[in-house]
Amino acid sequence: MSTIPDKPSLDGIEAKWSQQWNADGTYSFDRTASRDQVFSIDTPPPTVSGSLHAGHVFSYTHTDTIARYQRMQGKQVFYPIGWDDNGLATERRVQNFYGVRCDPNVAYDAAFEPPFRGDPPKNHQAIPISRPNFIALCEELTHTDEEIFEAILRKLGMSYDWSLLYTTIDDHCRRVSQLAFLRNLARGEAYTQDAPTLWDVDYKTAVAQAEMADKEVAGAYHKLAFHRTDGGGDILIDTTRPELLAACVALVAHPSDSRYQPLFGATTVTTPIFGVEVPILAHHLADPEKGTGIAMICTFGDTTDVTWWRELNLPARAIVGRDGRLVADAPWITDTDGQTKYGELIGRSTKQAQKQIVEMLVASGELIGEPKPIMHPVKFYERGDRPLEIVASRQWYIRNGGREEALRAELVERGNEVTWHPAHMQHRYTNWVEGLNGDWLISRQRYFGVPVPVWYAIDADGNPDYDNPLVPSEAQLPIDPSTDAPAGFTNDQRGAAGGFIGDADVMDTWATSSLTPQIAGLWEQDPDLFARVFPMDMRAQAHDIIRTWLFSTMVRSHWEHGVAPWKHAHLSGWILDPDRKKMSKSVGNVVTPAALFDQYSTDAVRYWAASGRPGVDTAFSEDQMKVGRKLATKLLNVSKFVLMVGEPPAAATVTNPIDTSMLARLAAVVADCTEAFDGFDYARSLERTEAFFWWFCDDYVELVKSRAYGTHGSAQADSALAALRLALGTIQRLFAPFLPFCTEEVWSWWQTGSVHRAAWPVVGEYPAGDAELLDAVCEALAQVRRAKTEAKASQRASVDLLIVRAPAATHPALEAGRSDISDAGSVAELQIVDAESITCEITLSPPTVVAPVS
RNA sequence: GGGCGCAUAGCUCAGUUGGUAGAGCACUGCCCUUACAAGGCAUCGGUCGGGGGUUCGAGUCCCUCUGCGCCCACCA
Repeated sequence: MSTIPDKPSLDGIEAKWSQQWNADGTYSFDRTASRDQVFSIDTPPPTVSGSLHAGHVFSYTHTDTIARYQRMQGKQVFYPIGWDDNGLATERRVQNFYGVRCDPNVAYDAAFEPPFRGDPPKNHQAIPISRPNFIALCEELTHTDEEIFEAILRKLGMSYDWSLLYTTIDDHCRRVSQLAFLRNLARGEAYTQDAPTLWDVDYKTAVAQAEMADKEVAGAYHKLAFHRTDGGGDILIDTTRPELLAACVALVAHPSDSRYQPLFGATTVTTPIFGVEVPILAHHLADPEKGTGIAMICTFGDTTDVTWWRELNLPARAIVGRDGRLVADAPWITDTDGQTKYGELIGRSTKQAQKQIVEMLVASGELIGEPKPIMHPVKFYERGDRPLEIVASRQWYIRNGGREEALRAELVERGNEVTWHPAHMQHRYTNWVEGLNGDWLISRQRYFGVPVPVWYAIDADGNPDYDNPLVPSEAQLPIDPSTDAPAGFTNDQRGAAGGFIGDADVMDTWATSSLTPQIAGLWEQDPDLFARVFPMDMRAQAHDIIRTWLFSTMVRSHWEHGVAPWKHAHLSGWILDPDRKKMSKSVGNVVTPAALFDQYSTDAVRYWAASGRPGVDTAFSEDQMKVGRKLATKLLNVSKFVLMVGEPPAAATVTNPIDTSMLARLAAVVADCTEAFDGFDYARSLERTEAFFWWFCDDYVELVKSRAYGTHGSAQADSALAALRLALGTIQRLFAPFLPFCTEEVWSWWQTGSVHRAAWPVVGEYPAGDAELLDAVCEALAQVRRAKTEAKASQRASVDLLIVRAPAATHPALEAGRSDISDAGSVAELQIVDAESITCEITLSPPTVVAPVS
């Protein structure tokens, strides 16, 4: 116990208590607890590629309040945290921070020093460096960022067990990630396929459906003339991508479109400029309403092209390379002039090629009319700056139901094993799963990630055998196939005929973070621990990553464990700026949490966060933080008052009906808060506690203050003092999940141990009482205050006579409160008379005449 | 086009089996009251988005319309 300060303050309590909690192991997980005593939480490892922002504070606080509640309920809370540091986001940040780019063809330089550490000049050309050098920089930068993240989350008061910290690039995570992948592979759930995939030309990697985002961009319809080979004239098509003309493999119209029906199979056309002969085909996806009703199919302009290409068995004539530039070779163009024209496009970006081919089309007269500008949605990688192209390449996939109806149904059904908070979030999950149209593409042609842990044998002719990958044993993991050799081979056989090559790809970061329950629970490494925490009690996250993190975690658990990975999923909303737009960096409205903690205190910021109900997008509000600060300050002050007004004897009991009435109200609040928290509704618990607290301070404390000081004898004082302390201890515990620092501070003034390990209050702690008794008493008190305000008198002004007119039914209550009302109102004489409703009339004492000092 | 959510005081939001509209902030007024002036007390303020229905009674249940937001689909 510590002494009560003269002037309690919130300043500095974050540092004081987080240090103490760390020293005491207040939030350590006791792994000897049985499964039913454990509450395990699957937390989102934040992406280490920037900074933590108000959105993190918001949703992380929600989770922390639930963790703290469960801990006070006596559960051993398994509450791990990790950093998601592998992946593209980190690579991009490293490129921008150091002014470098990874080129696997560059030799390792042991003495390499980056040209910049932060803010390279705008005209700086990124320096190509070797993969090991690049990865070293990734590790250096993420390490720095992770230290900052940890400091912020500690200051936010997150009650993690920091000994459980992991990073998604560390040996442990690489091992778990590779192990899970190999299990998927062995069971046929992971496979490779050489097929058209969405491709980011800047990052030069394939991306998954879940990472795709539409952006509205400017484009233009170009009307092109194709020439019928039967001499029937031209067929006009509209396209937004004339630069893909050389990749055209067919025209397509709807089977029922009478305009084009006679042409199906009856004639072919030649393409403008290149003179390539292509068929006219029918397919139900062609929309008669769009453009001229007939489209050119290119390999590949969009995902519909891929469908047509596949279903109509068309040839592949890809012209866009992995760098987004037109490839050198287009052998299907047999026309000499066509070849010459194509030659002028080689090496151009799609944007440059479009400009050039439009000029060609204008010159040849095959562009009909002016291009018609439009705004249209185009698919982008969510972190990318240029539209995705579709490029054929060999990639790794994990089956996720995108190509199998039955599996999709099973995964939808897994959603029913989870209780969703709020419930409607399950619709988003179901909606996403049912809308899948391909398997989960997990391979990335990048560097800072978990390597795909396989090799391929090279046959005598030098061709890799992709269909029969060589795999490591589980005991070998983690491995890097670019430096480790498969069993039966040595590294000098790498790349040689009869030797092997390693898979060059890494797995996408979601392929690792989809395993957070297995990573944190030490799956296949510590079976005893894993059995105590898995399936986890709760998954906590924001709702925008249901389609990625939540779904992918479900997929991995489905395959590996045949069960949903958690019992509850808690989805937080987003932070909106005060104009109700989603907060984003580009708008420049992101506020750094550290500044808020310093300005308002952490507890005040948490108060704001916890007032946002589960799943509801919430406005960023510094006003709410001010309210939170006021609340925390009030708790310090009222705690000081209650503890200093007097200490009741140990045997003191609460006997006064005013006091038991207050405690009966409190018992109802405890019941409410407990029910709310059991349903993951922290915001409701806070609201109930807060409402009671202000009533307690404004009305109850004011009523009993005088009696507590002993103006009516020690027995009456003891009842008030005992009730005050019982209520104070309860309030401190009810607020503890929300205001961890100031509750710990005030708890330390009179209790031993941490409030965060104290037992959550139960209804049985309070003596029976009549909760409604105080209704009439408080109403009378309020009316006295009003009367004084109306009389422009001080609330402390003396009243000679107070007449309370009130219904007879309330008279017993008013009698019980007679002396407390009189004291609180400085009333000399109190008369209670019968009336229909409660009204008060006061006669103020004459003002004391003070003789002027001469 | 499909799915989901939201609409209550100037602002941010409660309102949990249908039973006389609530809180905080802001505004205004009063009070320098020995726990609290980075405070306390009080006042003002709403035909609960529109329309219809069920009911003795609807912010709450049903139908419908409008507006806003999110997810998905579409992307020639």
